[in-house]
Parts: sequence; structure tokens; C-alpha cells
Amino acid sequence: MNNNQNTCLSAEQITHMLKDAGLSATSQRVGLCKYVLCEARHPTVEDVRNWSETQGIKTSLATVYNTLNALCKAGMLKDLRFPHMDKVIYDNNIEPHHHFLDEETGNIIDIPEIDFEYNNKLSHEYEIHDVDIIIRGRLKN
Amino acid sequence: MNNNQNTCLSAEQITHMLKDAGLSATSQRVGLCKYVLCEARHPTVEDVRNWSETQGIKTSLATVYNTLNALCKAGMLKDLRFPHMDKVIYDNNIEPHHHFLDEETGNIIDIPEIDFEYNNKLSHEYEIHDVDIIIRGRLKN
DNA sequence: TTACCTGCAAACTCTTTGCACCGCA
DNA sequence: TGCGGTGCAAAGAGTTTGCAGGTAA
Repeated sequence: MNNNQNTCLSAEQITHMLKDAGLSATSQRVGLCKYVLCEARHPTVEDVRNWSETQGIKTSLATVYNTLNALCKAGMLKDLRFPHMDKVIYDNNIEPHHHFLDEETGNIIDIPEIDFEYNNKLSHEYEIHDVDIIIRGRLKN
Repeated sequence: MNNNQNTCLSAEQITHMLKDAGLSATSQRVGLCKYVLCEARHPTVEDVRNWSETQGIKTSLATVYNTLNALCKAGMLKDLRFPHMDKVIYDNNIEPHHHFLDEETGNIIDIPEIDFEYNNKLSHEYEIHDVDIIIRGRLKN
């Protein structure tokens, strides 16, 4: 069910990725990455915090924020903010894709671009850098 | 340049709209509506507050929030939250449309649905209520 | 008159920052 | 050893709420 590219990274692999990004591989970061780059799907800061507590990873809220921000800056993670949602959500799927938000459950599902194509008829004055598409609805059983 | 449907509403018309929505037409509300339903394009709470101060409309921050929330609940206004933007933005264009965010100026431009069509190839399990599309880029001169 | 609205301040939530200490390289 | 990371607590930004007084219908 996890549609990211990083399913099951080892601590060594994570250490390598961090160093490649110019980040020192502290135990907190490696631990948080294990969750945020592999296990988690669209976690909030709170989710990350809760997970790290259940795993006995000693860390502070500030470090969770610092780490997630550093990973975003390094391009290993993406931060999302959805309409009618007050918290930032993190996405380890770096490939271009859209999002489906199940309004009943709050679940967020990645939608491949091919399943929801768009046709840009804007004039050439509009130089497009990126397109965010959020589909809101309900996933029938 | 204002592409909403309410260009230049009179105080009487606003009073009527408020009452139709089951809201009492206080002077603060009528005043704020004048801006938020007519003049403004994608204002933040701060914009509304600043405008009301320059207009000598005596109001409090709490009332601005209450009024905007009440208008949203009544369907007269829409609240938007964009990626990488920490504040809520209000939109008086009730018609379905998309948004173009000029990343250089911060300007938000309404995009008619016809200028940016999408093609939904999702399976029938996905029951779609609404689609939010935010196009980020730069508007060349 | 009564129910709703307003204004103030305080509370709340999410996120960032300052600073002393600690640990990786 | 030195630079950057960590942890705590405090600060900050945006928004909501509680309550006493005021106003529309």
C-alpha cells in the first residue's frame, strides 16, 4: 500500500542520503527518516512526534520541525498544505502527482498524473512552474 | 479587473443579502461586506482589517473573523488556503474556478474552468465532490 | 424585549527562535 | 576541536473563545 519509492531503507542508506544532502546523520535524524521517508504516508508533525515516542527515540518537537524542514529543503520530502486543513502534511513521494482527500476519513491518497490529466489553455503570458491539484470527495468502499 | 459578480453592491442590497442568509445586518457587517464582497480580490483577514481602519469603520479583529466565517458558512464567500501560504484568503467569486498564484508578486488570479480543463480517469470508486487547482508560476508582463 | 452581535482580552494551536549543551566528523 | 544539531522554554503568528455590554428586529 505504500506507493513511495523508498520502501524499507536501511539505517546505512539513510545515513548516506543525509550526508549526500549535506546533513549530518544524527541518531534523531536517522530515526525520524526511517518513519518519514519509508513507513509514513502523509504524516503531520504530530504523527511524527507520536511515532518517535512510541519507538523510544529521544527527540524534541523543535528537532522534529528542524529535521522535517531540512529534509524538505534538501528535496527528500515535500510539505503540503491543503484547503480546510490547518496543519502541514509531509509527503515522501517526490514524483509529480496529485492528491485525493477523502472528506469522510481524512485519508490522503496519491493520484498519478496519468489518472487526472489537465489541459492548459492559458495564454502564453502565464509561465507555469507547478500545478497543485487536490481532489476532494469520498472513496466508496 | 474585478471578475466577481457583485461589483458595486449598495448598502441596501447587502442588507438584503445578509437577511436572506439569516444574518442580522449590523453596521459592521454591512461595512465589511462592501469591501469583501465587492471591492476586494482575495483579501486576507489583515487586508480586511486594514481597509476597515482606513474607512473609519469601528470594528474589532474578532468581529472581522466572525463576519468572514459567517459569510463563508452562508456561501457568500469562500475561504482558501494555498500551499506555502500561512494565512487564509477569502474569495468572493463563488463560481467554480481555479487559481493562478504569481510566485513573484504574490498575486492571485482567478482562472475560469474553461481555460484549464481536467480529464478525470479515476475509477468509479472515487466519488468527487470538488477539485481545487492551484497553478503556480509567473505572469509575464 | 430578546436573541444575536460586538469588543476586549485571554486562550489556543501550530511553528519558529534563542541559547546553552552535546555529539558527529 | 569546531561546527552544527539538540532540547528546552519562550516567543510569534494566526485564529478562536468567554463574557459583559450593546444593538437589530
